[in-house]
Amino acid sequence: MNISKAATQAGLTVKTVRYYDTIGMVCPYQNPQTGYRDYSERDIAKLQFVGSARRFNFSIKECRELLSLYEDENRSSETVKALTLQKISDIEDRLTELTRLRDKLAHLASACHGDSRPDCPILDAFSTKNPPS
Amino acid sequence: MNISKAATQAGLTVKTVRYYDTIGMVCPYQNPQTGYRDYSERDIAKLQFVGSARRFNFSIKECRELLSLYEDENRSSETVKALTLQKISDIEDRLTELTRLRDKLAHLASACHGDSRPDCPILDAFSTKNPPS
DNA sequence: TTTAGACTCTCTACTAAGGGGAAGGTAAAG
DNA sequence: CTTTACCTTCCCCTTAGTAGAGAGTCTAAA
Repeated sequence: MNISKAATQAGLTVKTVRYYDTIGMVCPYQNPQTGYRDYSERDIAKLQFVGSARRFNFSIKECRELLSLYEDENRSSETVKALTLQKISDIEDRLTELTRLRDKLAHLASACHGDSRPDCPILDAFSTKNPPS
Repeated sequence: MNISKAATQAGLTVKTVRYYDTIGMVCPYQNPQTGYRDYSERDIAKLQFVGSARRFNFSIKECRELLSLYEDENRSSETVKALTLQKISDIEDRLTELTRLRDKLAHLASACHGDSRPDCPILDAFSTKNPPS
């Protein structure tokens, strides 16, 4: 299967699929005469797998790890679960941080009259020595 | 004031402060003999301002915009408020997305027994044709 | 059979926001 | 005068691809 069909099957762009080859994540057979990549069904499954994991916010490095577990018939599910719980924890940290930022910005915005006058509590807040932490 | 003191005052690293000079955001006087940068009180205030805005998740481009408003004595507060409300909206979009991801991952994790057996609902989910979206 | 268009290849450069470190000049302190 | 601390520029590295150039290949119609 050529690269554009492979990309379509996996819900990825051709550029991305080619990129996954160059970084050694999903490497199809490559015709030595023409240089064209030829994706097997197994390659497609791997591309789909990586695409899903990426959409779940796993990094390329983590995807590599998950992929090797996926391919290992003798893996245990505990490793996968541990990675997933860690990812959940990462996401929750990010959620906490973003929520705090949003609340602080919302507080500032509510204090700003937002008209044509030049005084602005938002800019004042940014110019104090106290960082938003 | 030399660059390391300026960085300390603003709660930034020396590398970052130097970077803000090279991209034309905060450009101090530079001694033509030695090449040393010399930060004025006004420069420090600008660095602090940018540092705060960055910590509030504003991009460099947005910081540039805020900084020009900060320096414009005749600005109106409505522009600043609009930028802030837009940023709040961006953060909320991201919050929604991350929350959905976390919930889906939590659901998968709860379905995974997480022991030494090889079957794993998490990997199964990643290998289906349906993307997490 | 030729040719047009669609597809593919590699390669380079670019993105955001700096971080790491080398090589070399300068300032301050002992 | 020397050591140490600080400063400079320069280049490469990071994430996860994206954009485009120039050239080769495949396929279908004329």
